[in-house]
Amino acid sequence: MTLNVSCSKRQSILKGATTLFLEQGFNAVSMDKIAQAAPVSKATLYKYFPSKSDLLATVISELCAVLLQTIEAVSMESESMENNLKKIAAGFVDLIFAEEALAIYRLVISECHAFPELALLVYNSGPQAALELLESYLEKINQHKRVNIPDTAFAADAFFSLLKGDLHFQCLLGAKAAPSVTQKNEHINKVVGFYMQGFLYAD
Amino acid sequence: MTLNVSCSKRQSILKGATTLFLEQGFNAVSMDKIAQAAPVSKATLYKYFPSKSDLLATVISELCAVLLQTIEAVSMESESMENNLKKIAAGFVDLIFAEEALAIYRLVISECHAFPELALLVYNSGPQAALELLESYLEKINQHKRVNIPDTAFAADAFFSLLKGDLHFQCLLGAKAAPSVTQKNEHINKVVGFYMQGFLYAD
DNA sequence: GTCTATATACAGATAGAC
DNA sequence: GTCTATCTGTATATAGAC
Repeated sequence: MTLNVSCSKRQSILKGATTLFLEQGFNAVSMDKIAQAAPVSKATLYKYFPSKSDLLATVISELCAVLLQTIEAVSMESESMENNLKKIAAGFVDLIFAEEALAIYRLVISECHAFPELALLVYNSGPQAALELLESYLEKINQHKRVNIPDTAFAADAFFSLLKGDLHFQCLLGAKAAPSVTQKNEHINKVVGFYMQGFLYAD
Repeated sequence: MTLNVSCSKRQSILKGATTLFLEQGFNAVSMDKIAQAAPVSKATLYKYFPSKSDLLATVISELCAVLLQTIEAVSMESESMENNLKKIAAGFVDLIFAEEALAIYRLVISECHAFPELALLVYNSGPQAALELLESYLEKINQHKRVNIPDTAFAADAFFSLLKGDLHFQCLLGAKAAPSVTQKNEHINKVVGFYMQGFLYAD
């Protein structure tokens, strides 16, 4: 019971801190605001997290765990290559244009000087994991006929880079709104078409 | 004479502020540090720039002017398409992986909530200008024979996205060092080869 | 364990001497 | 015009009541 209460306070703090950090960034959020949002007193907040930096590290770590789960949940079995690529593309595009993912990226880019290990954690849990997934798929189908991918690392990189496009950077800058479902699908179709024409079916 | 002295103080402040902002970000740099770096007193600093925000806006604006000049300096006349693409690619890659450009991006991404107009300014002076340059080139050659680009906007986007690759994001996160000249050239060759095979020479 | 109240430091911005 | 010294707010972190 006591443990449950403690845990719920801790969870409550983390939830509020996550929202605030992602919305406003690390510096703009004070420990007062986090305590107020939880809501707990500042003294209680410091009982659970010895410093603001520790709180940020915990927030990012938990977000990364979720990120990794999302990526690993993508499976592609027993379909055509085009459909598999489209499935991977849809998952990737949904993920990277999600407001929360953009906020995570902004946060770790902002703080990459002060907390380089957090940037690495996010990279490994997100883009790196996605690249590994795709590359292993490309290696698998590369042994089949009708497909010739001389450099699977480059190919995987190229696929995701095309999907990101300039729009992802604009979204990161807050210069443009995230694409609608229709826009995403149009873009995915263009990219997959271009990709398969350019890279695969080399025979 | 008086004007020159004023001007040199102003330049001195801007130079120091630019360095500090790019190295450490907006929040981490205090007006004290900027004054110290110039070196001028804080009162003098406030004579030239009424607030820290104004100073940031001026710093970014001046950086953007330089950025735009760099991009517009790229010319591509009377060569083969492959060479023209490589020339554009080299200029683009040198620009985006420069430590200063990465620092500008980090800075405006960090502050895009507080100063959305600065993010737009940087985007328009950098990526947007580059896209326009490339798209106008693609439109020009699209009228020639042996080249068929159905969607020049997508094509321009694709070219730069491929050149950025995942590495640019890693550099933004501080997770990896900028590529060497050799690495850049290898990447450019891969991208241009892939690009021309996939998109152009459709006949 | 949780709170209120506070210590300490430093931020942005300014007043007034020269 | 430029400086030193200071005002005012707010940040992180903590002490002590309950």
